Amino acid sequence: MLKNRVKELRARNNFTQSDLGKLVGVTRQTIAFIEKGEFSPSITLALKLSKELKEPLEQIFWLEEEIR
Amino acid sequence: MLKNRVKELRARNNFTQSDLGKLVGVTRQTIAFIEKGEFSPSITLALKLSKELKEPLEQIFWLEEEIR
DNA sequence: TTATAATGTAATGTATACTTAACATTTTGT
DNA sequence: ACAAAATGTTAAGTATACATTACATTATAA
Repeated sequence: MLKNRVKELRARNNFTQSDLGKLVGVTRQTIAFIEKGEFSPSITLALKLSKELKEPLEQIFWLEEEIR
Repeated sequence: MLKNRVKELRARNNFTQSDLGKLVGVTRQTIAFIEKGEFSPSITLALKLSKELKEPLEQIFWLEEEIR
């Protein structure tokens, strides 16, 4: 399962969802969906987020094993 | 524009496209498309590729400016 | 307190990632 | 040289990322 720290890092940079969306070229709803973990963005978008959030990719997105 | 080193790293690991596809859970055609740069995989798939190719994500995929 | 900005969320539509199937060409091993 | 494996490639279908619109709720600032 894919986890991420976008919400935390966005807050740290004082960006609103709209701000970040504009910076990376998507809508604020797309940012909201990503923060909720509702889908797995393309690596292109993930790389743009990494740049704007000033954090390495692997420290923003990572895979976590499912518990069963 | 998204660039990648999947083909090179797959060869280095002696994987066929089918091998790598099975390891990460996609078809060999999907691997072929990625190697050709025809689409931008999800970060979930990219993370799996990074694991199997034993290389950090940013050293497999990166964004390059367009020349105009 | 009241207006405004920011966020949550849901519905519907579009673009594109990914699958399946098929066949041709190239490479590899015997 | 020959067979088998690997790769190139294309078409058509499905799943999902992302857009757009809309409205409700929560946070922030005057």
